[in-house]
Amino acid sequence: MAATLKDVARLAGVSTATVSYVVNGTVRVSPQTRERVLAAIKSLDYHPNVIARSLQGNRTSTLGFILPFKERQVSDPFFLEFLAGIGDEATRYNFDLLISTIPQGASERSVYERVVKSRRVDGLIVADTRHNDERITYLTRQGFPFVAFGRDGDGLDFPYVDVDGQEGVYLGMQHLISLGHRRIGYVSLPPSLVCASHRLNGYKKALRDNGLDYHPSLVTVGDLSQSGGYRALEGFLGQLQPPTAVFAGSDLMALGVINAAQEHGLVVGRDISVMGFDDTQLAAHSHPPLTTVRQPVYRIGKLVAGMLIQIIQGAEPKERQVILPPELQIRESTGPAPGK
Amino acid sequence: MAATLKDVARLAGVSTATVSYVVNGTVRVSPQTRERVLAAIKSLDYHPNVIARSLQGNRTSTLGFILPFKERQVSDPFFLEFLAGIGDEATRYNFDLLISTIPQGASERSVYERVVKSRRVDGLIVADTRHNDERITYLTRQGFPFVAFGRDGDGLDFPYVDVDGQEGVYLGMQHLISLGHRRIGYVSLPPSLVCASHRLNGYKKALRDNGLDYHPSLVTVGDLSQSGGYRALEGFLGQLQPPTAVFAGSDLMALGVINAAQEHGLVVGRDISVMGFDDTQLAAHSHPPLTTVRQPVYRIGKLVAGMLIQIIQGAEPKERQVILPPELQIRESTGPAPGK
DNA sequence: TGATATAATTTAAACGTTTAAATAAACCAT
DNA sequence: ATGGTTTATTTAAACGTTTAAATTATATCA
Repeated sequence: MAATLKDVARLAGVSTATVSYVVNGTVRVSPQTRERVLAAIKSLDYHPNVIARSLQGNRTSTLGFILPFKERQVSDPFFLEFLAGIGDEATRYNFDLLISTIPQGASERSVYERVVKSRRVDGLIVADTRHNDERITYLTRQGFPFVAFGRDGDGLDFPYVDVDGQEGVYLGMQHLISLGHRRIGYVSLPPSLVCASHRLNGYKKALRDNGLDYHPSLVTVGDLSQSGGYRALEGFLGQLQPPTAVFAGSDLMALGVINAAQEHGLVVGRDISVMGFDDTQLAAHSHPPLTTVRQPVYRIGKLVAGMLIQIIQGAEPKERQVILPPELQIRESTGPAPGK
Repeated sequence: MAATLKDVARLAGVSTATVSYVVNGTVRVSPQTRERVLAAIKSLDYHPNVIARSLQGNRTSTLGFILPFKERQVSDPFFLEFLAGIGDEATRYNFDLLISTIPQGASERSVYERVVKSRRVDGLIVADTRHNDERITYLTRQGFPFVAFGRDGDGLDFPYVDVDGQEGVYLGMQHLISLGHRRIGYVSLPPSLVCASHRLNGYKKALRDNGLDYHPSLVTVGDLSQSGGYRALEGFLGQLQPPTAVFAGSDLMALGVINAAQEHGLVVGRDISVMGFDDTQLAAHSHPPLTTVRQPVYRIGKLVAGMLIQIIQGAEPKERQVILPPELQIRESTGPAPGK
């Protein structure tokens, strides 16, 4: 149905090779023939068949991303922002993005195998690295190009982009402490995630550096969802000496904390301070607007995609392991500790 | 590097055709040779090259989806749920999902052209149909397979899945009216969306059927974001006779309404009732949990993908145009009108 | 002018599959 | 045994590109 190289060649009265050269600009072609070829291309509305091109070149010009649904909630706005970054960078280089999910009942491993072995993508993006991450050992073993969002926790060496979560939480804690808070609750991420440890370290370090004690009762593990945060605050409020500020490991959980606080009649930012982590769009638009630690997720998506494309094209990226500094976003959900 | 059909054939001592037959099960092969071939496949860890297969068959076994970011906000949890549905159904049929975004500066049209003409996908999924939808006229003209989430507003005939938005809002309104509400605000979706009209119709019809007057001042247009809902309520509260209930055209906007209400010291569900539309995961976990109209987005994703795959495979789907009944999800954000 | 360098174009193989058509082998009934 | 079926397997072309190598045409120079 659609026009092929051959059709164009016939119409222009040249060989398919010449057409190919014109299309790709890889070889000199005389201006006259180039003219004729371009005219034929236009008149036939020819577009190259990417599939054939891939087969020939053994490249697919496609990046793959397998949603790690086990970790992040579907409702997490995080991913679309990440995807948007990846997608925009990919299209800049004429790459496409292949998304797969883990179907119910299937193992994550089997999905990775399918994608890798079927040669559908040139490289993969792995998000939310975990301790003893099976995905990473598999890809490394296969020698398959990939870049991770999230660094390694076990001494493996692979290309990644990450945000310095420890520093981020540390900064946030300094902010809270400078506001006079002394009892600060922390809602941690699932411990399987590498970033959970880093962020928790930031919490502990900040306590230590400020001469504050670490109370295990002030740390609880959330499940990354809004209700995780909600339940966490309920727990804190049930204690004899509830915290005056709560640091949640993600914005979504922070929103849950805010909701719970409001339901208990507390005014967030005055009676209790709440901080998040991520700075998703939700944070700026929540009420009160959420003080949080900014992870430039869109930019990370772009970075990761760019690095992956470089690796695919054989050019070792300048920086194989990027750690971005986090940025404090002070908004209205935090304020002076009550009674100060 | 990786093993090909030829490698397997050589090792098993048969022709590539035989291996292909074994792999696809399309032609009888004697048990003995099948045995040998399977052994070779296993020992070489052979996986078919999907690219080559696609080239040959002129099919790519890939569904395409181009994010309509202009309409929905990136932060809308809606899409990941939709994507998950599409993805799961796609993998069920061994289809993959190719996602594209509209890069800054590019036109939506150019992206559609690129994807269609490059033969990367067998069909496209179009979400959030608009009035005079350029995407749909283009795809129809090209004879390119597609299925839409959202029906048509201008008398075009194409396959789609939609939820009966009019009925949905109507049901919700009945719920509010039965609770004694008489002044009900409505936060509408951007009018370019086909579904905006249907939902608004439901609002008007419910008023009419219940002998209530339609006050244009009680209808405002939101932008699908949380802050859209926030601003809408601010507007309503500034009126002499503010509504006792607000129906938002999407959950995200409803959350904004709730936030605004709480900031004004109103107890949602008692002082003011708030309804949403979508029933995304946010709805169930908001505080108070949001009464809303359920759109089974995950299921719609599966349906749309399933229909598209059928169309691609040449089998006209039984139902070309599916309109799903909405379902009322009564939670705690709605209650009796104050003073009743 | 003829040899030679240079530029432009074509030829043809390759990428890894599928599949219609051809061939070979095995079985059966006469 | 002979020819006719049936069953199993192979041959080879095709899908739409790319690209090294070969060929042809054109310009350069002694």
